[in-house]
Amino acid sequence: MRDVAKAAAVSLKTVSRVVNDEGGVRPETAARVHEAIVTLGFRRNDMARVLRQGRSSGTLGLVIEDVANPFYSDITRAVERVARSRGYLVIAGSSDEDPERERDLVRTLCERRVEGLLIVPAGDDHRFLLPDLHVGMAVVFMDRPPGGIQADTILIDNVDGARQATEHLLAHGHRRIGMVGDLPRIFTAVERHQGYAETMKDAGIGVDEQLIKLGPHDVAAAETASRELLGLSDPPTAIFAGNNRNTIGALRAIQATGSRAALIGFDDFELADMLATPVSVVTHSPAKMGRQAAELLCRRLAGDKAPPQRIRLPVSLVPRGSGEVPP
Amino acid sequence: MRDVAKAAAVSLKTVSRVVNDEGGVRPETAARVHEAIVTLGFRRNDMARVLRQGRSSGTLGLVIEDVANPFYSDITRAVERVARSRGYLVIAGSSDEDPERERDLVRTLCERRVEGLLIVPAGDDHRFLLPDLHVGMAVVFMDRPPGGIQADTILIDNVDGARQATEHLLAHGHRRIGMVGDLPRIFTAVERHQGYAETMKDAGIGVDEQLIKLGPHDVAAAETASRELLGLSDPPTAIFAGNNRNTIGALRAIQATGSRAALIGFDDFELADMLATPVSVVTHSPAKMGRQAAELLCRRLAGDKAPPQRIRLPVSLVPRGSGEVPP
DNA sequence: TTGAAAGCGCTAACAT
DNA sequence: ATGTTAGCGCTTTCAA
Repeated sequence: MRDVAKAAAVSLKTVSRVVNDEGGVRPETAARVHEAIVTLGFRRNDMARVLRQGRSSGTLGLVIEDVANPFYSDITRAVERVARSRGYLVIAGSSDEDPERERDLVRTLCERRVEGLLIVPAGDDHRFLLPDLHVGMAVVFMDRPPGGIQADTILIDNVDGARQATEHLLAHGHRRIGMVGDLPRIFTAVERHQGYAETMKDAGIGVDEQLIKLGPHDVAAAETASRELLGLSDPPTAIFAGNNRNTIGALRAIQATGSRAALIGFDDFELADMLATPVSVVTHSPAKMGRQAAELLCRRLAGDKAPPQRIRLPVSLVPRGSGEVPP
Repeated sequence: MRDVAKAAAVSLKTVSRVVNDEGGVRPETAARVHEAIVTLGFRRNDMARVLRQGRSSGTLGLVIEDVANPFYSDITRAVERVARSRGYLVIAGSSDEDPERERDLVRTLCERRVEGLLIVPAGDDHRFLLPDLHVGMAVVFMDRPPGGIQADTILIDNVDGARQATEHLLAHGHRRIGMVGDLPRIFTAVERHQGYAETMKDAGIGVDEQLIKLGPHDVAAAETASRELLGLSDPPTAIFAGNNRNTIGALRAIQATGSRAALIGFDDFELADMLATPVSVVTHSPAKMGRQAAELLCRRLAGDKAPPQRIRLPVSLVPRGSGEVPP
């Protein structure tokens, strides 16, 4: 900028005025400045600008597990849309479900002075965020609640979804219903398991622990677990899969073993309706969750001081065939 | 930091030493400083740090079309992996295939002083980047080449892929082969069309323009276009689909109309092997492209001054059934 | 309409 | 082992 000022034979401040369209500059002067800018290939340094202005960086931080999972890429997309409309840029990072990595990412993002943070938590203790919260950092949690702190949180109704799925299978005559779900340290896996177990108990059937596989976090592991279920001497006649990875794993197991077990998955996924037996799912909108979270964050950044909210987004069952297969 | 210094009754520089693990500080002093840091919830301001050090921001910019498309989320994931291993953070933005938006994004990223840029270009004129390139900005293009400038570029072998697909269909006896592809202003669509058209001509069949639909950019449009093809009085017996969105659209059209047209798609996609008729595809690795591009970018940032490279990644045909359906 | 000086939070270079 | 000073590139404040 100093170089531009020199080249245009004006003061630093005048260049600043031109660059920021502040007005109060004679057109001819402005023209000279513009020319110098083009000649020198000048780009305003946003870091210096932000530093001086004291305001934060115009960026939001996003911490998810893995962009390559459609659930998270849908969220990312929605967050980016909202951010863009408000003039923010998004710095996203994947925690890979590792609490330490999550903490690292958050620290780095805070050091970069993001204005707000959207987090799908991996860990269960977020007190390390307290100092930042006190300094005015806005944080909204998605899909899972934070541990040890109060903060805005957008969840989906996992228990209800699992209940709907299980009741649907019961209504179609199933009694031996298995479940394949994510790691039991993951909030959604626990809630979905809870919804399933409650419903089984309410139906007077109870839970056969043999039929429950909590742990598979990717498609391959879910397929293995599902094969184990289907290979039992008294196998389940239906499987409830706890998330999109688990559903696809279960689907592969069912197809590979030639089983005709019924299947309902949590999370919708592309082509679910196009498979040989279209897959019934509990559906909801990751994009909506991302949008709502980002909008809430922006409201906080705009000064909304209302007490932290906890929102539950509804889910619904989409019967497509696989959940209606009889025992 | 000043507050921390005051609280610990030391100088600014001592705090800086502690925060940056520079050593040369008595353990007791360091302890006092650490205590003050915790009490005050201090977080080093990375913008000031970067500003002072003159080095850039430790961030890479990534411009893609849309994270929600698995092709791009795979790239994003791979880029993030490499970036993380080198200590970089990634700021990603979606251009939505809009050249103006692409330019805006690039400008903003440059103002934020990203150290390097990875771009899947939307526009066809990137001369606006020349000033930044001269100032030492490193840029690597992915999937499509830049317009009007020389820069590192990682592409896939589109012509060869289209040729393989078309030859495969010809080998299975098809003569009326249709193509559904993306907007003709998109480089990959043009190359894939070229590969298809050349192969048809080489086979002595030539191209029937009626059978070619270049334009559909999402699944719905691709389905409509494919339905039109299948509805012709003399419809194609096979369809070559130019990318993952088009393949899924074509698939939906084929299934909905009850057609038994053969289908080969460019880009692999999840569950392609699980469909009623498993889908044959031309496969390649978006993740590999992202990784290579990011690694190349990092080499450039590390000082590699070799002339700009243009790399073509190979593709291969995966027959799964849909491409082997006879006419 | 224009400019000079001070300072954002930090670190490099040089004291002590 | 610790402190002082200057300055990164910009904007704010005040003066001309």
